[in-house]
Amino acid sequence: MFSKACEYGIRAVIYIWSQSKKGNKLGVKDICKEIDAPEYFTAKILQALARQDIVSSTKGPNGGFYIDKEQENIHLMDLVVAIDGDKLFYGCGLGLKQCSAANPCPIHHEYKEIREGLARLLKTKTLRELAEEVSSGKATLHSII
Amino acid sequence: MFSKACEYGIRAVIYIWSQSKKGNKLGVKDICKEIDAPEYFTAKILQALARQDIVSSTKGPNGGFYIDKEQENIHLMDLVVAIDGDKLFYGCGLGLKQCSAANPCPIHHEYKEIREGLARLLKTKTLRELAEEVSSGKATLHSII
DNA sequence: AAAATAAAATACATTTTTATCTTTTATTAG
DNA sequence: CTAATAAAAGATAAAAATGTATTTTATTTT
Ligand code: FES
Ligand code: FES
Repeated sequence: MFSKACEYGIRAVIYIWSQSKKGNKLGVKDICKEIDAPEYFTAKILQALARQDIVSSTKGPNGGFYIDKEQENIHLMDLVVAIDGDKLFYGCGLGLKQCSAANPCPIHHEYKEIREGLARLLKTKTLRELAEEVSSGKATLHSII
Repeated sequence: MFSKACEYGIRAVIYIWSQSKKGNKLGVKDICKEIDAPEYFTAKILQALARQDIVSSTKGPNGGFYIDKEQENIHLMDLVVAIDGDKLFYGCGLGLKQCSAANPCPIHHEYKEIREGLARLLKTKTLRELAEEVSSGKATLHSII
């Protein structure tokens, strides 16, 4: 469904959110230890997200990634699109060059429902909410295995 | 969502179905022209599907791919799993090593619904039905662009 | 000002996916 | 039996995704 980059990116950003309330910044190393993701690869993803203003960062001692006021009301959708693009949300399930009701593939109607359900989910959830799930212990960002 | 291989595979098999009623076999070249897919790559996919008994084939003059009695009641799900595997239907949306309600990621509940909705769609649709959509002109396997 | 820190940028390596080409094998038509 | 046909198998190649390592730049602490 999502690319590896997107999976790592979502987990990383939710973790940053869950810690950012306390005002502290997080280094890539800490983040990756917590979410069990490859360090250098995840660093790249976070840097790209910083360029797109999904998260903030500063260099130097006590530097790291954090969330500031500007990024308060970002939805999961924004994050996913920033990493994987929006093809998942308008593209044909069978790979036709264009998804359209006028020239539908055999699963168009049902697939469109699924696709829109996913979009609805991602647009509904704010990162704040997801972080809260983690902070409160109701959800986790790494398997226990 | 699905891999390119899976998209081509689904389109190819639906086309074979839509023609197979008439009893004739189809060459890879014809199939790929109709569904607008790369020839050699699609050939590989169909060969793998033939090994897995999702479609049938014979070599030689008037040979090609076709559907026989054994493959009558195959669902779209069987085809997708034969090509892409079943990770999409049990894996965690955020890439946790294991999806479980006991140790859920922050989107587990909602994502599980989407995932199961997709599985329901694929398990419900038989290839026969999808082929019928195409035969009757209600749906298409290639963009008009 | 110098040293330490951590992100940013750059370069490189590996793996997987997608795609193409060539040779071999089975089948049929003549 | 021979030639033609078409899938099967195998070899290669290009592109994209994933992962790692090194160098540079900005910032802070001492
Ligand atoms: S045309 Fe295929 S999903 Fe819309
Ligand atoms: S744990 Fe993530 S989807 Fe179930």
